[in-house]
Amino acid sequence: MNPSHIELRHLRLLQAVSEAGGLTAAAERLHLTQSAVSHQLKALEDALGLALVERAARPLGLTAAGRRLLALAHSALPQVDAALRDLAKLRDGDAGELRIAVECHTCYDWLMPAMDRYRDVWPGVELDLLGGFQADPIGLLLDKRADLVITSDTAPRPGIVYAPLFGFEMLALLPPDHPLASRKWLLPADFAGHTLITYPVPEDRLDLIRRVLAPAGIKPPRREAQLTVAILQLVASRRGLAALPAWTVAPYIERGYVAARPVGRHGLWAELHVAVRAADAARAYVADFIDTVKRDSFARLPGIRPLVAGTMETNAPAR
Amino acid sequence: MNPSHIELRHLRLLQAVSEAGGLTAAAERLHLTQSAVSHQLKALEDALGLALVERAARPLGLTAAGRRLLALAHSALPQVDAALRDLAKLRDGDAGELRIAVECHTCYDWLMPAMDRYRDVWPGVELDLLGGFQADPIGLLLDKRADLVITSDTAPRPGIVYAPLFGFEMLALLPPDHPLASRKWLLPADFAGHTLITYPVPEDRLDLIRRVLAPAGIKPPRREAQLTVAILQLVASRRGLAALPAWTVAPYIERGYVAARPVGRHGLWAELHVAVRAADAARAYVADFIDTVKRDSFARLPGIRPLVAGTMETNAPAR
DNA sequence: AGTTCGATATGAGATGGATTCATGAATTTG
DNA sequence: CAAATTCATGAATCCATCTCATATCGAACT
Repeated sequence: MNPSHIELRHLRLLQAVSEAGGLTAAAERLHLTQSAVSHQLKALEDALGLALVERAARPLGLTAAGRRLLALAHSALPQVDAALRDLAKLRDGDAGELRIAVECHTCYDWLMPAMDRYRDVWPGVELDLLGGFQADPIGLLLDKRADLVITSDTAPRPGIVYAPLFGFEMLALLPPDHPLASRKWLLPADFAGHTLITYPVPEDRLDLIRRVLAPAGIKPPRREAQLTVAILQLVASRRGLAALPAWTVAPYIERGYVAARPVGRHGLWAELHVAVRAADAARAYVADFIDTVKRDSFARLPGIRPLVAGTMETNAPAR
Repeated sequence: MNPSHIELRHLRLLQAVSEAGGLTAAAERLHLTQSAVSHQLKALEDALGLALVERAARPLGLTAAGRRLLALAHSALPQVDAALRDLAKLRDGDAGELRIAVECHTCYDWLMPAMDRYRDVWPGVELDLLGGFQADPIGLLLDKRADLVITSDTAPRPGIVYAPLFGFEMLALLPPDHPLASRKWLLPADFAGHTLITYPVPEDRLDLIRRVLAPAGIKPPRREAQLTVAILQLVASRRGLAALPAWTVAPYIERGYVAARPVGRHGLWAELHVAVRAADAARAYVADFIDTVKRDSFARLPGIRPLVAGTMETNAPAR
């Protein structure tokens, strides 16, 4: 391969490697195997006659050449995306309506900023966020009272298609000085004898209970709180334990307000998906919304990982 | 193919089609077959769901979508080139020396502007233009008194490698009101009875004599002039005919100062190549000089065409 | 030091996209 | 209208890329 045969694929590869901090993680994001990423990176380095990544360090670092090429990626790839968006507008028009229903309380954390970014590039799309807890958000889609739903439930329904967003880790929260904080991770039995502090939703919507405690036959008393800060406050003041997505609790952990531990050896991983009516899935402004959310999330949320399309994960690590 | 699988290859394709004004001409520039260009363009249009070129018009026009994508190409491709140049500097260093010997008088027309552009991106390379007419410029290369030669002679010499620049048409010049000006093109016999006005170089360096008149057994009297303007003036004042590269005479033809006609049915085409020592061919600043000259020439010179690597053309159209 | 685990490298083979070849249709030119 | 030029298209070929299987490497743990 000749250096002048460099392609956008290579820039996307380098960007993924840099953001993910490793070839294996990059491969997952790109929906390739680790082998493909390794081969392709090597081919690129051979073509340029320069090493691009420092393989010794962890997380993987870039060489000076790698950083120069990454700078190209950072400047060129957004231009390409913008052009493709303009072409999509040329094809499908640039107006539309997107009424969004959200199933999970903590999703607003990343959804609002993502919506702000989306508004910048699709000013013609009317964005609405449906408030309140929805018992059956997919029903809203079918009734045409919503256009897009963010959910963890991907049970097939006629006329509905799902697109995976990301997998995220639910972390168990406990007071920083709690005896269990010395443990590397918590086991179901550790929850016995503690109050579980949750949002006010049915038990079968709580992954910790449905997938960890109930199978182990453990039924701790529950206490409900509406707001995330309230839950954190209750945990910090030793009223009980809780489990929240990693991205929600990261800032509090950093400040030492609460401690967080994985649930089980590999952690408790859940997923988020987007559901839309099949008829809407091809619309450019819909597809780009999903894209924007995904890109934005991976750029900013800690403790999330890519999903292989169509895989419902349980407790095991991806793959 | 999905729109997001667009590659730089597609941008280069669209740019070539737009600049060349047709798929066939674009194919030659890209060193591909016309079929490949057609297939690839169609695949791209299918992926985007949009037509990019107006196939009806001649020269081929772009649609609104095509223009948007071309705008991307114009902004992204130079960034890529700049990055690759930086990487080459990182690998090979950014300094060097380039003493250039030129065989043809009219080459300065395009060489000087190209050198100016080159200086902008390789400020560390010392550029020198060797003056005067060189009898054996390749000898200068071997003696290390020059580093790069622009020549039409590609006779293999050990330690020397050639890179094709472009093919160009030699146009016969005559006074605008000359009887021969009514002809679509001139034949060897038409030169009989006219004085031939040339630069002061040996006969075997004049393509018109060596390849057209001598084979036809025609030996018109010669008159020599040092400067291009002097030759033009002599032709305009009816002292004889001349033959010069199309790019040199284009501005004078436009003003009606002289008339120009092809020599023979398909015109008299000559070629220019770059010769360097084999040891220098891989140096980044050398390769990029050749690249810059080529790019610059195709962007600005009228009546030139790409060369297939390693083909010595005669009188027939390319391919 | 040995073992295990996670990550990267590598060779062989499969796959699919890109290219060429051969040809046809459409359009222009003299 | 014949000749030439250009673009389109289907089939065959080729080659780059990907996956699979496995090797290698290094770090963490015991």
